[in-house]
Amino acid sequence: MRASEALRIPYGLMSPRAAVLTPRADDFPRWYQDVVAKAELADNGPVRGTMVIRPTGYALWERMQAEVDARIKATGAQNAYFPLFIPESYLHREAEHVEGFSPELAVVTHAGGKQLEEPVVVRPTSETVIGEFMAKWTQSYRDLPLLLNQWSNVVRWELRPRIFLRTSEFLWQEGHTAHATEVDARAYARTILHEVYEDFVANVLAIPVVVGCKTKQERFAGATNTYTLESMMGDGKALQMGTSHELGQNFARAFQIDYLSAAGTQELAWTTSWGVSTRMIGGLIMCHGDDNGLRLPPRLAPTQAIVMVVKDDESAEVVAAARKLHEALQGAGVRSALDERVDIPFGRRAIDAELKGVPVRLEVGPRDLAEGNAVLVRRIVGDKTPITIEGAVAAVANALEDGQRALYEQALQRRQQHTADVDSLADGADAVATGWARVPWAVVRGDGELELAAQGVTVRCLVREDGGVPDNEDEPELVAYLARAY
RNA sequence: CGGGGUGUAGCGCAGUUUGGUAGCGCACUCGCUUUGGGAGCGAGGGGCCGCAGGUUCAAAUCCUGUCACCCCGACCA
Repeated sequence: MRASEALRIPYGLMSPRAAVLTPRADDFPRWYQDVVAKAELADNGPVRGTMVIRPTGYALWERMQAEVDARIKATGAQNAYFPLFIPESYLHREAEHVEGFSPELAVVTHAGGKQLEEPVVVRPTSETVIGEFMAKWTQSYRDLPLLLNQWSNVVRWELRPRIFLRTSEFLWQEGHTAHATEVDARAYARTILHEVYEDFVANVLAIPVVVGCKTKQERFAGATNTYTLESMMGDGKALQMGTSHELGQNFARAFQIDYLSAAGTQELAWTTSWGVSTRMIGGLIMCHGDDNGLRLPPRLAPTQAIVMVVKDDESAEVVAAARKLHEALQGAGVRSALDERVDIPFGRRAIDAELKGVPVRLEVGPRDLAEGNAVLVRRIVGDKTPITIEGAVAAVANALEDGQRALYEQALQRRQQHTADVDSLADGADAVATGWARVPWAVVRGDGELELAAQGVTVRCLVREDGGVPDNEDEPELVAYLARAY
């Protein structure tokens, strides 16, 4: 593998439609043609930069949904659904919110064959429309906290779409909650941040994260505090994997989300919102992909192990043995698949599984079977070892655990190697050529953030010296992470 | 909007300088041989050369105009 090629995985992937749909034949291995291109930026005329995800790509999203949804519900939130169309006037009720989103709104002016009296926007996010309903649903302090989540699509008319990272339409989960006190709201925003997002990204996606808060400049439009999870991709750039906001009483005020307290006084609620999106698929690929394709963390992988009939022999013993192995794996709770398509050349099937990132492959053929063996191929660490048929289930289970750990370790090591501690803006700007820089926030505050932005460098997040998550950017002794982003 | 570039088969491209029958690779179809790491050979199908006008016996190629798209910057889960 040449270093330049390793770096081209993310770049190729990130290139807009033309590059994604049209990889050069003899250039980078076909892996993103076969795997990543399973999602495409849709070419539907003037509707630019929306996304089409083919089944193999969507299976990843379904796994992410399942894992994230379970964690969200564990915090007590419930799923609900709200309208796709939002009256334009709703957005105008919160000044910063509308200012932040105006440039990227898709607005419907005509419907039912005539011009609408008031235009409606296609939701870019649902704080406003959900706020409208929360106001009706919170009468008493007994109604709080109100913990809602919805799985939906949203539309932001982006100037520069990039597959998975910034598409004009994307799928996500957006949570919206209302609380009686600021303390409750903050605690809940942080619960989501750590127990849902950090836990999922680190332990399921095997992607290490730095958890912190955004600067005022990078904050969500209308929020009083934005928390973020930042991960380093294979090329040293940073990607925001998820976010959780404290909205203070801004939206409560705009939408009259108030309630009668135990003391009998009318009080404004404190709200939060939080989300993760299909961007995580991009992050997964850019963080773990290698020259041979995708490497899926076993806990996420829709197919964890594939039992492959290498070659049929005349007695069909091989097929029978493979089936038995596959069933044994399923019985042991492994998401196993059986590939007995002996009419397709072995090489093609093996490489196909590799491209898709299936963590473990078990090759069963007449030669090995005669000795009571199969071949265990570990995609993540990249080795091949003969194992006994009897020990196969245990060996697969071990390989899955090892793979999960190895992916995380590799990503963490890369981040550590490419993160520099510096104490000036100039050194910080230099360091982000190859990775991240940690610099005292005091050095950056004020004009520093703008100076860096002029050089394409952003402050990804602020953390306390001990790695803790600060409540706001005014705490003393904070550390800023600098990086390039997509 | 500022700075670069590109439009030729489903995709990637050559051909344009110097005008002369529309090409290559991948993909697709059929046949035979293969099948323990992306198969080989043979035979096929597929084109308003972005669009409009002009020059010429003759235009993918030269001239004029026009449209679209892409890359870098401003936006962002």
